[in-house]
Amino acid sequence: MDMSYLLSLGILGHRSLLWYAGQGTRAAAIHPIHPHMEQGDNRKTSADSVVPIQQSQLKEWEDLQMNLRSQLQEHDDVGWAIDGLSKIGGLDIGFEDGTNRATAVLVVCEFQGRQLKLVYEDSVDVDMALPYTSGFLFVREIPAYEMLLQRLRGSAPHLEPDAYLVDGSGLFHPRQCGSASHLGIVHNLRTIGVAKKLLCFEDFDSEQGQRVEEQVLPNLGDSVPLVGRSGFTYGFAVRTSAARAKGPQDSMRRLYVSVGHRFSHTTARNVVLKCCNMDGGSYIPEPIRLADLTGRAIERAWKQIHTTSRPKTRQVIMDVSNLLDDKQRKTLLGILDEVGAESCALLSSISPESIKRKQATKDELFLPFQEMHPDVTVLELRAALRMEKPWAVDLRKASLCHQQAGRAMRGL
DNA sequence: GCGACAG
DNA sequence: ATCTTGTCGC
Repeated sequence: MDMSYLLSLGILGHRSLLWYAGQGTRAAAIHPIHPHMEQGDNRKTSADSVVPIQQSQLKEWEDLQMNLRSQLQEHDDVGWAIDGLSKIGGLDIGFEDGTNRATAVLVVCEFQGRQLKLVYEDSVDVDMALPYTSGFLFVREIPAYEMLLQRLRGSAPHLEPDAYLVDGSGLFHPRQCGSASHLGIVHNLRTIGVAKKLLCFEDFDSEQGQRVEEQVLPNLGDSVPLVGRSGFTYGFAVRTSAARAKGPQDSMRRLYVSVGHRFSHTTARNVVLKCCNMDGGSYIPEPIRLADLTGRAIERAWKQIHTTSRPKTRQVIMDVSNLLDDKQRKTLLGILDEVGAESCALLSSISPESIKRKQATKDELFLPFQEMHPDVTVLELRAALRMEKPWAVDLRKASLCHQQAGRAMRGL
């Protein structure tokens, strides 16, 4: 896939809005733009330096969505069934407090019988130049997802999943092309949209929504179709957690599942349920839950040092999360303690000779990392290394020198 | 008056 | 995305 598409969407600190200038502009009529979005209705964003989105820009994005919609495959691939689902990806973005910065995460889980096991994780730093706009989530999220996809293919192509769960919706969208569909169609992936909130728009308005919300779904696996005024089925509301009559709202929570691409409604729902079947667990399907947890862990670590660190230092945390497993983080932390490094000292100031460890530990862990981040402060590195990811303790990462000094996973 | 919209 | 409260469980 070409990088220009990715760059043009505004990732990597860019905010160029002029893209897809020549994309097909067909006079389709699924849904026109919402009348109340006419002018600057972007005030709800919490970001500080956000560029307002022009009306003409929204029109272009709508045209793009309608164009992609015509290529959406809302049935399973012929010859493919849910039994063929071995690895499944999860995509999610976690946000920093009130800034434009965020962390996008891709995890891959593999079925081991009924259980899902984490086999891959990767995160990228995102500078959200554009404000959140309902109906146009793809603008903010897809560039980061594409970066993650590209890195997965570069560093672990054998772990590419059979399908992806995307935090957001797919067909369940005013132009029937939410971010899950968008990603799936552009990259020919099997995708499913998983939303935690009901989306309302012209054909599926609050009245239809209320009808769905009224439905009680007493048992795990129960579902009710999301049918618009037109009769079109957008997806399903699904009860994905076990029955427990405690919190009036908590365990009753449901997911709004819709086809992203290359799935039928039924299979999409079944795949999500298959990823939720953990006994007594969360109502969030495992791949998305793990991606979410990872993003939160990274933001948590950053929060401890962000007041005194340059934004560039976020990359240290990303690298620690992406490149080091639990064991390696503990080892590095032990080394920092052992040499009694001052908090304000730079990593480059630690001489390898002062470290009493196996040579292999120095060669394959300390030295490569030191070379990667010579000017990180001991204080900052400690904060990154102390990151707790209990859900990933069993996930092993290759040694740094086998990862081309991290290049493959950093997309450099 | 206040509704109302994936993340 | 985020704030909240109450709740259950360890």
